[in-house]
Amino acid sequence: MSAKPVKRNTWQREAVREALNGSDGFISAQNLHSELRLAGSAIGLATVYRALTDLALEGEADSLQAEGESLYRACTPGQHHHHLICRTCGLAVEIEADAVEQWAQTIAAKHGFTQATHVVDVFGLCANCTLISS
Amino acid sequence: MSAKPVKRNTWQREAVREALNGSDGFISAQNLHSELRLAGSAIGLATVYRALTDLALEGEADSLQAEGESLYRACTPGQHHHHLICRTCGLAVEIEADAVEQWAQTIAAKHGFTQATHVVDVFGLCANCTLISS
DNA sequence: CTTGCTATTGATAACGAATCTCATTAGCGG
DNA sequence: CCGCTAATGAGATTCGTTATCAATAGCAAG
Repeated sequence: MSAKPVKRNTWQREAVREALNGSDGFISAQNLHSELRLAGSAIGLATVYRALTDLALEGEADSLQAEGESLYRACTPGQHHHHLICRTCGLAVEIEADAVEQWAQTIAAKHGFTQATHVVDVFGLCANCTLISS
Repeated sequence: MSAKPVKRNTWQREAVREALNGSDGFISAQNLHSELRLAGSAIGLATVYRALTDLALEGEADSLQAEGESLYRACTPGQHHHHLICRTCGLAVEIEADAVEQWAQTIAAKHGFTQATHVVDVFGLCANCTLISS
C-alpha cells in the first residue's frame, strides 16, 4: 500500500487562499490567476487550478458550474450550505436550507435511489444590480 | 430591421427529437450523435449540437451540466420541474417540488434579490445500479 | 414542375477551459 | 547542510463546444 503524500505549505497555495478570501463573490480559476499576476505574483495557471481543486475538496472553498466553467469562492468550512448568487456581479450569500436537504433525501429514497447528493443554487439580481439595471 | 429567420423542418432535427424521446435518461450531444450514426444516420455533429440547443430553449428538452458537459433529455413541455438522476446509468425521474420553488423565491426576496431562478438537481444511484455496484 | 431565395447542413478549423507532462524548484525532516 | 520528493510552471494536450463557409435542400411563388 502507498502512504498518502505529505502536503507541503507553499506561498502559492497561501496566495490562492488569500485571493479567494479577498473576493466576496464567485470567481473563475483564470480570473483569479489574472488577478494574482496583475498583483505581481509569479504563480502559474496550473498551480491555481490545482490549489482551487484542493481547497474545494478540503471543504475550504465552494465551487459551482456556470456557463461552462467552474467558479470558486471561500466558504465557512465544515457546514453544508448553498448559495444565492447575483447573475451580474457574482455576489454570493450563503444560505442554509435544512428543509431542502431533507426533501432531497426523502425524494431520493422514495424512488429507490441511494447515495443521494444534490445541487441547489439560486440565481438572481442582487438589490444593487437590480437598481442599476432599471 | 431584420425579420427573424423562418424555421424549416428538416429530417435531421426530427431525428434528434426522436432519438431524445427514445432515451429515458440524460445524454450528451456526442453520445446522441454516435447513436444516430450507428443507427445509419448521416447527421453531422454540429447539427446535433444545434438541434439540442434549439430544443432546449424551445422548452422541448431539459439540459443540465454534469462533469463539464451538457446533457439533454426530452421533457414534458410547459411545466417547470426538476430531476432525480442516476450517476451511473443516467436514468432520470422528473420530480416536482412546489415547496422548493416557493422556498427559492422566498429566500431570494428576503435578501433583496429579484428575477430569481434556481438550479435544483438530485443525483444518486438508482435501485438497479445500487445492486450492481454492491 | 421549375425557379429563386435563404435557412440549414456538415466537414473541419478554431476556441476555451481544464488537465497532463516533465524538468526544475523548494519544503521539510533528519 | 543533505536528501528525498511534493510542488511548481511553461507548454503541450485533451476534450467539449462553437464558428466558418461552401454546398445542400426547404419552401413559397410563378
